Amino acid sequence: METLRGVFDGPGDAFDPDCPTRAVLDRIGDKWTVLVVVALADGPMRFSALRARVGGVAPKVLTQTLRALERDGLLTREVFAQVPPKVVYEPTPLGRSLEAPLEAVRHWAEHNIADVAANRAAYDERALAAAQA
Amino acid sequence: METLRGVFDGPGDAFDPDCPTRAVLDRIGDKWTVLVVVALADGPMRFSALRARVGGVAPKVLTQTLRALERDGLLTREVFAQVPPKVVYEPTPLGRSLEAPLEAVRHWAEHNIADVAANRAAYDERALAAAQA
DNA sequence: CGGAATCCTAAGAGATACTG
DNA sequence: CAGTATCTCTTAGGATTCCG
Repeated sequence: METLRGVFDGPGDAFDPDCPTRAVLDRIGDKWTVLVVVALADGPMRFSALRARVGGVAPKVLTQTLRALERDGLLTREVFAQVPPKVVYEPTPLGRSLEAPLEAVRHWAEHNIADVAANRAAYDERALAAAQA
Repeated sequence: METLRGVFDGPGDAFDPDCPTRAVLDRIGDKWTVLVVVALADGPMRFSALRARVGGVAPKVLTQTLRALERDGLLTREVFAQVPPKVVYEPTPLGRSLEAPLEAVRHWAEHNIADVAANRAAYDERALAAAQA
């Protein structure tokens, strides 16, 4: 993990390779970030609840994702000193502001998966036919 | 590259690990997909134009990204048989429908990079102080 | 319960060089 | 111009096991 160079105090340009905006894009590009952020939109959640909601995450990976999001100030991590342990994750205002864009992405994915799947199948079939010729 | 299993004909559930929606999320999670799709929002572009617009992409990687997007039916690739060669990439209607969500993500990234950077710095400083104690 | 520690590998990604 | 061909290498991601 590298730090963002210097203080950046204005809207960035994602097309510029030297713009730290790329770091944010990379985080969003993370395999689990979208799902975690969207899951937390419903309210604070415990580790196990998140793990159950986000199907298929290994605990290690979930921890990594949560730590990264905490570092970026998108969520807070609150530990309750009790037995058994209890840790609650809650989105910050900054994190909440990201929910809408990511929800939009998720909805797009869920509603266009059929088209994408069909396109893929057609493309692969064409490629196969071309290879046989 | 794996094919999406079977035909999926309804809105998916991104939280389900067995839902092909995950494949779409993975594609969006690709480092360059967002930038390429957003770049093409302005209209059809040639390979070199894309390469210039999306700063920092290696030609190989750009090709990979474009092929993947073509396979998913998000853009079309048109080759002009002439010398020198000319290849134009153009978004499909499906691709265009993805522009809005991804633009929203890019805008969020560009406008909140300052906050994120500050949070990161603060987090790292705290971690450093804790390590020294 | 909520991780931390360890190990592993698949592949995303980049650099470089070359070509139809 | 628009790629392809290699090679290398980092690291995200996952499986497993153990700990406070």
